[in-house]
Formats: sequence, C-alpha cells, structure tokens
Amino acid sequence: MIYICLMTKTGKPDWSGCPTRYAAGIVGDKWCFLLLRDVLLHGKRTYREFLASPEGISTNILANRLSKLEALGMFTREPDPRKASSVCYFPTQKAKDFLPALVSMMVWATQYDEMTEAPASFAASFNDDPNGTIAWYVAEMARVDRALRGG
Amino acid sequence: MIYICLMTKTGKPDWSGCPTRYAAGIVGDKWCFLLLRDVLLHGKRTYREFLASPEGISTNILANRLSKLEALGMFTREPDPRKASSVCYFPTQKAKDFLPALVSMMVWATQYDEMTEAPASFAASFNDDPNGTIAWYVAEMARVDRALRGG
DNA sequence: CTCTCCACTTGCAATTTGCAAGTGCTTTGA
DNA sequence: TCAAAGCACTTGCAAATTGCAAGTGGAGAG
Repeated sequence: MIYICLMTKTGKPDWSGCPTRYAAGIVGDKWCFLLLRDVLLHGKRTYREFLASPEGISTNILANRLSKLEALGMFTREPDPRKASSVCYFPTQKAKDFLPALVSMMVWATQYDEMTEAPASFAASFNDDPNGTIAWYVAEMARVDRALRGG
Repeated sequence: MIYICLMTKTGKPDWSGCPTRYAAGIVGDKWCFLLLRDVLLHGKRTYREFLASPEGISTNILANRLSKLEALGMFTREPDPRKASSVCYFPTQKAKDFLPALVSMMVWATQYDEMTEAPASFAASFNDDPNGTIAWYVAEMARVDRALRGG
C-alpha cells in the first residue's frame, strides 16, 4: 500500500499532529462548525438564515465568525444577487471539500446520539455508497448556488 | 440508491441539523478535539502525555475535558496497568468509531494547510484506499492498548 | 421624507480560560 | 525510616471570550 511510506519505525506517523491542529482551529469552534453545516448541508447563505438556526447564535458572534470564515478562505462575502443591498455568504471550494469530513461526522453522530432525528439507515446507506451520498450533497450545493447566482 | 429515502421533496434531508449538533458539542471544542486526536492518532493514554502536546493545554482545562470525555462515554479512566498509582484513559468503541471522521479531516487539512507536515501523497493514498488507511490506524490503536493492557 | 429592513456594532454583565501555585497520595532512594 | 520526587489533579485570580440587549447607518419602499 502506498501510505506505508508515512509510517515511522515505531508505527506512528510522525506528522499527524499538524493537519488535525489546523482542522481544530476551524472546526474546533462550535459556531464555525455549525455555520459550516448550515452552508454545506442546509443551503443557508444569508446572515438572517444563519441567525435563525435553532442553536441561537448571537449577532456579534455571528458577525465575528463570518469574518473569521471569510479570512480563512472558507466563505466569500458577496452582494445578494436577488437584492443588491443584502449580502450572501457562499462556500469556497475549500469549504465544499470539507463535506466528506462533515458527512463522516454525521454518520458517527447518527450512530451514537440517542436524540438523533436521522434514521439509523443513514449510516448503512453511507457505508453502502459513500461517494454517492457525498455526490448528492455536492449536487445540492450546486443547485442552491445556481438558483441564487444563476451561474 | 438506498439513501434516496432520506431526502425531502425540496431535496434537503430535513433532519441533518441534529447529528451535526451532537458532533459540535464534542468536536466543536478545540481541546476535546485535540485530546481525541492524541488518543486516536498519537497513542497517548496518560494525563502527562496529554499535557505534553505542543498546543499547551493547561492542567485545569485538561482535567475538565478528560472528565467531560469520560462523561460522554468517549474515554474510560482506569489505573495504569504498568503502575497502579497512575491513571490511563482509554478510548471507548464510540471514540474509536470517530476515527474515519478524524482521518477525513486530516485529508482535508493536508490539502489546505500550507504549514502541514503531512506529505501531499497522504490525501491521494487515502483516496486510493480509505478503508485500508483507517484499518491501519485501528490496528495501531489495538497495538497500543494491547501493549498497555495485555488484553 | 418617513418607516422598515438589513447587517451589523457597541456596552456590559456573566461565563470561561489561562496561568501559577498548592494539595494529597504514592513511590523512590538514602 | 523518612525526606524528596512524581503524579493527577484543585484552587485562586486576572484576562479573554461570550451572550444579551440596545443602538447604528445605509438602502429601499410607501
């Protein structure tokens, strides 16, 4: 297997701290994580929509996290194509590429969260055809953005 | 495909908020995230080892997060088999099952973190054989725990 | 020309964090 | 036997972050 080259003699990859540390800086914040979910899975694109999420983010924190995510190259801030005085936040490719990781976490949570609203079959379906599941979400995102931007 | 049943007429799964919210409660905390990484990828098991991570968690926060992760059923707290007066934290099956999501995040971060120490080939290798990559980490964890517990 | 909507910003109290020092228990070494 | 060291925390406190409520400025509608 190709990845054998990554392992050290003790059997541990000696670099594995770094990429996870990077991920922790973004995902390891509850609000960034949930905004990413709203954009990638719920098709939300506006300040109003984010504010309406059931977790109840407050306005100052929302503004702060939106600019953080913009600075990190995850979101772009653009005038709303439907109404120039409003604003839309679109996911960049970098954000879109996070989708498989997010879906993985959904699969895990579906299995262990007793309060989950997701049917148990979701994990099975994903394991059956992970690429198909992700492709469906990607297509959904494209649909949302096409509807908004027409491009 | 099986998962078609999960989608609503508007094309959105109407439940997708919940499992991610559950994940956000655990992973959406920088320190829990990094402790999970230390246990799943770095083979760390003791308070001392966690404290030594380069991110520099402070002692009170470490104690707090260890008990949070124990309460969440992610870690078990047990006497160190090598030295009864010391303590080990072992990942439960629930934590171990989080590994694919963590590896997904590593793949993503490897692609976008300019400071990454991981070779670019990691993402390619993972895409080549995701199950093999994860299986390798699972085997590593088993090795660590076998070495410690002998069971 | 006012009223409303929108996307924030500000002020402030409350919570959480980080740091330094201390605690109690066990083991180690002289 | 008994002081010294190690371990896994706990405590106190200042500093940073958060949550809440209210306010601001600009565009668009009536």
